Amino acid sequence: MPKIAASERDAFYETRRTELAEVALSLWAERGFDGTPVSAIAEAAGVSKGTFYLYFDSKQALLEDVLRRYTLLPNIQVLGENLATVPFEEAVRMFVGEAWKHLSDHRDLVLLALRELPSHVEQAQQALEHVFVPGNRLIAAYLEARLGPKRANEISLIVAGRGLIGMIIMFFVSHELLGASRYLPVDEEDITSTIADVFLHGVLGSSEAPK
Amino acid sequence: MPKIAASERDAFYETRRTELAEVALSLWAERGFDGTPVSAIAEAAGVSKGTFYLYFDSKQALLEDVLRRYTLLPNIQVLGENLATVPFEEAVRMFVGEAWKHLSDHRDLVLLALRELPSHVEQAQQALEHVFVPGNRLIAAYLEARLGPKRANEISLIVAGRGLIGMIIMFFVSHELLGASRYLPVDEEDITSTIADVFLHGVLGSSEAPK
Amino acid sequence: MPKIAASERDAFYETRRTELAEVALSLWAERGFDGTPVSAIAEAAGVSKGTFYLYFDSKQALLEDVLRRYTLLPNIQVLGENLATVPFEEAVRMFVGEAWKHLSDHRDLVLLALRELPSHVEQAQQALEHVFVPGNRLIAAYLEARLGPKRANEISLIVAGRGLIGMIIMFFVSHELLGASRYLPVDEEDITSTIADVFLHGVLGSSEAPK
Amino acid sequence: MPKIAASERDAFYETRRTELAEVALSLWAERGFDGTPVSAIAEAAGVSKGTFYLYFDSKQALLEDVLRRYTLLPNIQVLGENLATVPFEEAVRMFVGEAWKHLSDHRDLVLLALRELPSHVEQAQQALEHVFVPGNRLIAAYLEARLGPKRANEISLIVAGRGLIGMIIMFFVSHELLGASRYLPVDEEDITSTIADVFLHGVLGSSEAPK
DNA sequence: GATGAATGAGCTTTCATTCAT
DNA sequence: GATGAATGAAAGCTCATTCAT
Repeated sequence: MPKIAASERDAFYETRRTELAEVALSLWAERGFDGTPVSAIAEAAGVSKGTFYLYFDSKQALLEDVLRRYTLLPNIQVLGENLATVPFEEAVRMFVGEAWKHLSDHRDLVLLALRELPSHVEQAQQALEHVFVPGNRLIAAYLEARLGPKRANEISLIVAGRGLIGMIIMFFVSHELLGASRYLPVDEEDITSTIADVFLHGVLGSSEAPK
Repeated sequence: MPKIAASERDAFYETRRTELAEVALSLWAERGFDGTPVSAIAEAAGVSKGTFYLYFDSKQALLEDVLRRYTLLPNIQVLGENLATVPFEEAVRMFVGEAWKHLSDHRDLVLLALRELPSHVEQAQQALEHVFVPGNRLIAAYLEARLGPKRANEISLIVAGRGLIGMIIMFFVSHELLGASRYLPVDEEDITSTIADVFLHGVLGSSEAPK
Repeated sequence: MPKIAASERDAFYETRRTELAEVALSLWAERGFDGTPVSAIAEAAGVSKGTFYLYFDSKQALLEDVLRRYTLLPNIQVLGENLATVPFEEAVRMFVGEAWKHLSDHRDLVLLALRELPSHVEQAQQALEHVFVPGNRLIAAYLEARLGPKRANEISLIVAGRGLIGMIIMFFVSHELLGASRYLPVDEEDITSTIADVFLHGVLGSSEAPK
Repeated sequence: MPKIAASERDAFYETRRTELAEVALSLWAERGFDGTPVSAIAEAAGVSKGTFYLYFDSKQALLEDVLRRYTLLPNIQVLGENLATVPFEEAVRMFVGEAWKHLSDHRDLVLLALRELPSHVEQAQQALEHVFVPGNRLIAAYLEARLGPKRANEISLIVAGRGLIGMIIMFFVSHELLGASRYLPVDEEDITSTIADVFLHGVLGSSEAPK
């Protein structure tokens, strides 16, 4: 007879897995997948190397679990619904803020993804197919609904939407990862508002003629 | 009396180093730094493993050399001078095109940087300090010169400039690296023109009211 | 006051040991001693790994117990008595048949012995001393009783008896283990009768002159 | 430019491989394949673990090389030719003597084969197909040529030939491996002569009626 | 200068054994 | 008695680095 109820044991098991996954994610973000021995993950989680293998079949299996567990864009649909009722300009500003926050909340995963995507392109394809591409489509559809077909004919809204994401990620990376703010201090408020402003009106703004 | 003049010997030495650096860059882009044994680099360069160590103290030293050697934004100054005489809108379009081309020409370095920068933040700092930050400043200065102080007060031109770079890099990565074009085919022409258009006029374009 | 009488407890203890020994024997025959984790034995016996160690001090101790427990020639004395009343030729044929059957009935033990005896020569010594050697003596004595002292002077009956066992084991191994019958199909009936025939009369049979 | 001529280097390489193979064979015979770490083989050969892998891709590859390198019945054809010109009875005695000597000369390989055959039945199939089965056929053919078709109809010569091998191997194993001679001292001369005698004339010898 | 054989630290993974529950 | 989570020694293998030639 087990001393602990099965459900309790399962809960403990899941807790341990989660713990290991979290620890691994943070170490991987810092030192890379290949650069982080299983022993380091185990030690950081306060267990022995052998114990690690009670919870994951292999280091690779843990990576897959981590990628499955934490996806970078989980709530884009929810976000989309929230934005539907808000005026366009405000919606864009909200989106930039939310996306920025999301990246910050998933700092380690972003770093891991950046680092490992090139070497796991096949696995990345799935994330691409199920997250990136539909997300990009959603944004483009939203933009078309707001901007009308005329503007959609002039520019590619797929490109525009992805460009917006690109600006946000660039700031995340330069800010969080490279610490660019040490050299070029920019107010965090300025970042989101300028990104939104440029995305909406361009650098030219409400049509002042450039020199 | 040396058989070969010192300068000649040095030239040979440099040639070898360059050769090894180039080979390493291309292998690292494909298989990662950790995933590429020194033997593979030596073999691809047509020398023995032992010879490798005549030219670089260690694998790590070669990485540092490669990161120092090839910078992602080397000719921004030249570009800036070229753009100075061109009307603003055209200059932006040219810049986008040039930057895109530059990334394509340095595909391997982009991949390597993506992978390895996170674990070499200290070394990245140097690149940041000497390339990224001055480049960003140059662009911001250029934008201010063209847009005037009024617009510079409304938005952060540092942010705007960096956002432009972010859009370009995002497309490069999604296009070249992830193969996103398989799922969302976009004309390469559309990409640069849309990026430039959005950057200049925003998605709203010349002031059509959004819904 | 114990809930269970000591004898009952002991019986249970022995049952468990036997169960584990049987399971282990069958797994070891298939996958080898080193190739079979304790966990596999425990699982196959329907107990936990921890429980295994309540019944055996170590995996090695179980091996020793199994080798002690199951001997390959246990009933040679019984067999000898049965054969005493039967005419010689028939007795030999019966013996071959019985020995063949015995090996088949203890297939797993034969496989285990083949594999593990070489590395457990010390333990094998015991089996040798208590089973093999007395068995060989019994057979030799039986042969001498039947063949008379004259023939016993011409040939070593120890050698002859052991040779008979050798033939039988050879066929068992080539037949059952190596599947040699796929390449050289031989009737099972032919095997025992030819072995007996050769043992009795030699290949020359009742004195035909060879070329 | 290499300091050593290619041929010399190759010779050295082969010497090392042979050295490792021999050392491995002897350790495996003693402690089994699974029971012998690569480090033990390397150490016994006086090199480091890493060096081992310069000469063999894996431990498994070494096993395959050893099995390929040393076959148990290499000279059966030669032996057959030698025996062709000799009277039958003498030929049988010679064969037994030669086979006994061959086994003794390849003691380690016999032990390895005995031990590992059960766990490498697939690989054993090859040896079976190319050595054991043709060897058995050769012997049977030889026996038929000498004994004539009449005797070949009475007994299976395949079985008889294999039985002879079985007797020889039995003695080899009991003698060399188990040290049975300590308990039942038998003259080595007696062994081969009795085996041959029994094989030729049976225990009954030249037809004395048994009791 | 050039080589590549040699090394050994370090990696991932397995598994016999222990022990708190 | 029974359990199975935890451990850590040890295995197979890789690879950065050294050094005699």
